[in-house]
Amino acid sequence: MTTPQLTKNQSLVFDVLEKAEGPLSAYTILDKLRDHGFRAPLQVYRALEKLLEYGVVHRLESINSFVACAHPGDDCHSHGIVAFAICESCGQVTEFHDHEVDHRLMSWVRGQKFKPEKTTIEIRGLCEACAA
Amino acid sequence: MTTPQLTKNQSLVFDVLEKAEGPLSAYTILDKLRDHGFRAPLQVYRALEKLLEYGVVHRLESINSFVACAHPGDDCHSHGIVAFAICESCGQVTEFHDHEVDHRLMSWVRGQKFKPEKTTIEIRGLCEACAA
DNA sequence: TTGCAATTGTTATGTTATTACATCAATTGC
DNA sequence: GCAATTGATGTAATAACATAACAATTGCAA
Ligand SMILES: [Zn+2]
Ligand SMILES: [Zn+2]
Ligand SMILES: [Zn+2]
Ligand SMILES: [Zn+2]
Repeated sequence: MTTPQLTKNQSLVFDVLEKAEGPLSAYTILDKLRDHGFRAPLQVYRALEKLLEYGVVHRLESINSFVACAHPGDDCHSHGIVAFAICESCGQVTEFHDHEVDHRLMSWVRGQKFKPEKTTIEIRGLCEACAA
Repeated sequence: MTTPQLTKNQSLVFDVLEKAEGPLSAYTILDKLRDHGFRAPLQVYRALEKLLEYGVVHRLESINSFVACAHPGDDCHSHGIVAFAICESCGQVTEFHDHEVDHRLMSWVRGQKFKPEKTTIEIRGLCEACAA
């Protein structure tokens, strides 16, 4: 998917996520944008919906939060499932993908005649720094 | 983990999940147990907390819902990550695991010196019947 | 019996997400 | 130009999911 020109609200939300050190909840984004005129959750959720669609932002299902994609401009997302390692102490998120994992999951899915739409892989734990 | 005798509330919640055809939200469980004296969400969440701890129930992060484990008595969960295929049309959930997927994820994790605590793999899409 | 830990009950509150409806701006076709 | 359409935005209200705080009860062991 090629990313169209972002609208004002989409840009604001995306900038907040890009500058953040870790994942942010929609309401945290809202708070950070109050000075820019944001007043309601929907302004954030609507922008996020588009940013997710464009693939420039990811939603972390297990922590109800959002991160900017770590592979901007890269089309790796079209080649497979994205996985995340999420540090529960410092919030650091590492995005990666592994073709073999994709292959195994997709071959299981084919065996079941299941038609996958969206796959989530999230590893919660402690990053190297926090585990020490 | 060996499962201790369930308390009254834990049994009620577990029975509802076992008899259900698909995953249920905590509030849906609450509604189904009003006739048995349940009045507040915490009664459900507290029971679920224990059932998750005992490994007899799983939480589906991507849909904020809970299912009874499909492998009762089986200790397969101690051998690896559990994955789920979730039909977004009929709610059917299939639980499986794949050692090769575990191995690839855990070897990536080791390379990063990341210490995993809990891993989520959820494939949302359409089951064979619903995709037809 | 007394003390302790686990479970339960109850109320209130916090957090995440969507519905419904109104308004505004850019584009299209006449 | 000007209505019609479409996409984006603003606002209020509500729904859905989850936890905090505190009281009461139960079961059991010292
Ligand atoms: Zn990405
Ligand atoms: Zn960390
Ligand atoms: Zn299971
Ligand atoms: Zn189905």
